[in-house]
Amino acid sequence: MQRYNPKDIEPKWQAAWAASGIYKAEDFSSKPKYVMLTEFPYPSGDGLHMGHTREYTYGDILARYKRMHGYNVLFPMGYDAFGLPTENYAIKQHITPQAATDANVANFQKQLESFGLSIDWSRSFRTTDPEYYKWTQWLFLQFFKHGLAYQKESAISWCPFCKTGLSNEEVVNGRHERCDTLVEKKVLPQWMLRITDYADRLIDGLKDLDFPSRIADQQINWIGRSEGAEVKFYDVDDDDETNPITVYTTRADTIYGATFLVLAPEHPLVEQLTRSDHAGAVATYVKAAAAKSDIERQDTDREKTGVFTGAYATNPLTAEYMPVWVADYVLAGYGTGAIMAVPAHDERDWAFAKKYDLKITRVIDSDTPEDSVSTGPGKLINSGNFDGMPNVEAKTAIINFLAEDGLATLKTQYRLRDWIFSRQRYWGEPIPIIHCPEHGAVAVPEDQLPVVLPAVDNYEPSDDAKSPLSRVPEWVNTTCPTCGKPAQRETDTMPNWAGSSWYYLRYFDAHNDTVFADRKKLDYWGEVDLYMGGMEHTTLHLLYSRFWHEFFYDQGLVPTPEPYKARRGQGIILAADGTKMSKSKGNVVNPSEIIDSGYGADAMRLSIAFLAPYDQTTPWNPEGVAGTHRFLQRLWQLVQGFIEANEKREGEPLDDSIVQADILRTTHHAIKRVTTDLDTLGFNTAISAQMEALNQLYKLRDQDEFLSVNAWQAGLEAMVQLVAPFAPHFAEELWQQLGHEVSVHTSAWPQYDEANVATDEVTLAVQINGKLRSEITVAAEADEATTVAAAQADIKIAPLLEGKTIRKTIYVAGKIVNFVVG
RNA sequence: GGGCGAGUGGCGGAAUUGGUAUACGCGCGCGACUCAAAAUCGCGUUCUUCGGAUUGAGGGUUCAAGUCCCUCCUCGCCCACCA
Repeated sequence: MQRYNPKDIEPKWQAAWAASGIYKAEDFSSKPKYVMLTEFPYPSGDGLHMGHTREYTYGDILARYKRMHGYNVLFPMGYDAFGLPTENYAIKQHITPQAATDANVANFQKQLESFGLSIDWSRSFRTTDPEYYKWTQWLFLQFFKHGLAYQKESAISWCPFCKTGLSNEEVVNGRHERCDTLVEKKVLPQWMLRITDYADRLIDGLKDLDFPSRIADQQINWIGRSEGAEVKFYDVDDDDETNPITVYTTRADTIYGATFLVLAPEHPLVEQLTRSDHAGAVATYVKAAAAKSDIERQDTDREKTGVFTGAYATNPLTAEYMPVWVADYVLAGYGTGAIMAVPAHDERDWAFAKKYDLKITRVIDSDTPEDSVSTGPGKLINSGNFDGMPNVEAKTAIINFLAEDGLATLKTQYRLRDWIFSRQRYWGEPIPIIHCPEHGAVAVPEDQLPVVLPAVDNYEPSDDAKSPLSRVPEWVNTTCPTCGKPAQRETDTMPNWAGSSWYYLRYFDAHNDTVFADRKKLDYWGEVDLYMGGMEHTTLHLLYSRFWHEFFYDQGLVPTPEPYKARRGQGIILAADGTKMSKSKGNVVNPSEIIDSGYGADAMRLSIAFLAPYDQTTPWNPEGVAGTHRFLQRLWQLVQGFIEANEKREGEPLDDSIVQADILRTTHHAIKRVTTDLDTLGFNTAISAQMEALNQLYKLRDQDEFLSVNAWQAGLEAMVQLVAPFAPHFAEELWQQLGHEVSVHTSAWPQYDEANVATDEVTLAVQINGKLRSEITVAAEADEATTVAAAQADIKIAPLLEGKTIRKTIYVAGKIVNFVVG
């Protein structure tokens, strides 16, 4: 008897698949297409981790499953190789980023191949290939030409460790999300992408997409659309009303209760408004605020501080004087950087007014105690003609009233900021712009793309906020494409999110040299049918790439308004102790070690998919792979036993009708469950269904010792097909042994027949007053009267019913009989 | 503070969506095989005072609740002085 040894069969079938090219996706195939996308990896020096392994295992299971359903499946893979970690790693190792990338990609590739993934490698690329980033640059220029890429001097987040500017999305709790360094503020001329122009589209587009609500909600929250109004207030000394202080508010209903104004320390009017006797205090405060780090300023528990400017503004509705304050709880970057404070109905304003003894006027009726803040809805009071109006209605009524005098306008605000697109680092796509003294920023002509990243000796970042490319004069100095006079290249590079913002489109036509992708191929492949990836990319890559795609659609470059029809986020695999896997804790599990330990890729894939539901974060169980290995071994032994029994019994086909029906029922039941589970990403339950079926088949084997030859052949074939997406090498080997010459992975997914799944007898629970008292087995076709009679007559039930009145009988076919007795 | 989600054996988890709670697997225990160990196979494994009790706690709806409703507790993720 042959033993199951993954070390023999896995490399063998990997080589065979590579040679036959069975996983190649065919452009313009007449079969229905299915694009199964998993996020391409960043090839770090550490190799693939369990998160990658989980994602690609799931992706491969579905790719194979869809292929067996007759789809022309595209399951591609590439490398997102530009970016800071590689560059930092290369600096440490004293090698070039190119060399580091080559080594890391080779390592990743070897690991991915050992997993037995059904990837179409002919479409692979790296974002660092000049043939690829030529098109990243070309696409950037489309933004530039349409005014969506612009240069602006602005205060941005600067990572002093990585020595580069960062986007808002890359700063988490005041730290750079990659290296955890506290960020600083730096004023730099930066390239920006106008993602805010697409804020509404990015929200509204979600309606038609199959995204889990937690992903959609997170994006909506991040964009942070709020409907409100800008309201003008005037300094009491500004008699001509030429110089308004404009505030943004979503609570126009509370303007009668606005008792003071607050400006952010960075607000441009601070200096002008400040009266001379307050100038010293205000200047000191503004300076102190500037010195604080983001993390300090964002601490919501901090006591509010502020300083009076000496100025007063008039409340346009009450005509009362409102002192104008400066305080750092008001953010310069949101709205207008100035607010009207309504201490009675806003917790922050309340705290501030209490501390500095400012006037508090309640304008919404409320049950809450007099000396407290009330933020809930209610009817207006102390509000002139608006008294008695529900505050929700008052919002528009008051805006309309003020608008008559030009004092208020409706305004939609977003939390989303434009995307800071410049990085002062070497290892990224050069931004294809030439600065001409006469013509300003000029696009590099298309026929001169790509702007190739020059090879340099020293690519370390510098503290002066200048990209290392600025130290390469022979590259920087060029001529203006417009006038031919001396000009200089832009030396900033793109962020590593650039290449990943459109990579899925390149898989449709990976090696095209004349366009980023052929339009006919884009039309054929269309959208990504299912995109799996990490939850951590929801407000980064996933939002960025939707923005790019929506812009491309507007330019007529792609056929669909959205890139991804459906998105799912898999859960994280934690270390066995429930903490995050991390190098510093030394609890990182290496997938290659699991494979090499003798369990093989198939058992590892099964154990990952069996671990927990798809989207659930869960600790890794190092013993689990032994369990799935045992499962494979038991299935292997069963098939070997059948093959041997068959050989011995050549020429005498025996069929035992009872067991035959049981084999059929067991396998068809399994087909049904695995099919419905895989349709809903129920990978873990799909596996347990196969385990249950196998346990059942062992019992049947004990009954008939493989006498029912035809039933066993069909049943075992189905079992091998069911396990094929999960354990592809294993299934391929057994499929061949069962007499097939064509791959199991191109075979048609087995179908089940309800007639075979059904049993002739059913077991029902019998309850008295809802408590389980017995079980009865009746014929499947038994009607209610027969079943209830059988239940009443049951040996355990009859004595319990004696002398009692049955007030009601509940009958659920095939499930329960419940007697309600008095 | 806001948004989303989750609490079921020693552990990961299952439950046809209101109908026999604890499937499947891990771990553990006992046994078989073995000089022995590993591997493999078989049996057992929520608790129990053997009446019954049990899905974070308490209440409600129902013939029937892990599932629906209310109150509360705990944990996780994301956002957070966003006016």
